[in-house]
Amino acid sequence: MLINELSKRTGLSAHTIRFYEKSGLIEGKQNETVKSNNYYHYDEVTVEKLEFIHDAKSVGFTIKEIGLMIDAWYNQKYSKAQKLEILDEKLISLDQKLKEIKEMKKQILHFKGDVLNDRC
Amino acid sequence: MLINELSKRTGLSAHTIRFYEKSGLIEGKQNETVKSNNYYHYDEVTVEKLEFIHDAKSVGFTIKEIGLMIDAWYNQKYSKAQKLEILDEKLISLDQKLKEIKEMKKQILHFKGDVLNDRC
DNA sequence: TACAACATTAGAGCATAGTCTATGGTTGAC
DNA sequence: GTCAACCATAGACTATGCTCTAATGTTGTA
Repeated sequence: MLINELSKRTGLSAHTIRFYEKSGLIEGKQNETVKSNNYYHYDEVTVEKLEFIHDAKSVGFTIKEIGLMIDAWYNQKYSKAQKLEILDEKLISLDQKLKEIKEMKKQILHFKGDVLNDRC
Repeated sequence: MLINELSKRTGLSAHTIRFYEKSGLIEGKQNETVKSNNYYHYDEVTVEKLEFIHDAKSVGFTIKEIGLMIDAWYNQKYSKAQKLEILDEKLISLDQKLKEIKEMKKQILHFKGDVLNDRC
């Protein structure tokens, strides 16, 4: 599919998709046999990746971190051990985030208690 | 205390503290009786606020959102009902974050499974 | 009184993550 | 063949959240 369809499928703007491509998160392929244009073609895996990017961004991962995770899964860039190390590191940071969010909930619930009882 | 001590107490640089002050998150007081300088003095509540700011930032809240929460707790700017609304909204967004992080954990565990079983 | 260690303000600079504009070429339905 | 709807690239612009520099003034100890 071309970028417009990819944009519709993922809900991301073509600009944003190109930004992710420049950042090395995804990669389209140009058709070598067609010489009249230089359009990029994207596959289903790219749709998957963009969905993953969207979700990973919303939990606070940076472009760099997301790139690393994508490489750990879709690429042959790293050894099996390296891939597992990258993914385990991210799992640890997610557990840390879970802990921090639960703490923050407690803190806000405490604020709420103070408001409810006119202590502030 | 002066900004240097506040910096040491909180682990935040004086620059960052001044940035938060300009952003309206905290407020120091100048001593009106001393006319030879314009040094700002900070109290224990400011230490508390900066600790809260640090924690709130690490769970992904923006400066604007943090300002709103601080106002909902330390200020008389909003009515009781408004304060509760602000805090409840943040609690909901934290629950959303919890959900998203758990989903992301599942996704990464799935990646790990694929790596372990040489499926990628 | 010298001087290190502090304080202030204004504003420049930087990284991240987009977002938009300009320019120019291509495709496909009519 | 025309024209709307697409495509590509380069680069400018924006928002957020710092981070640093410069210039200048104050404090307190030796």
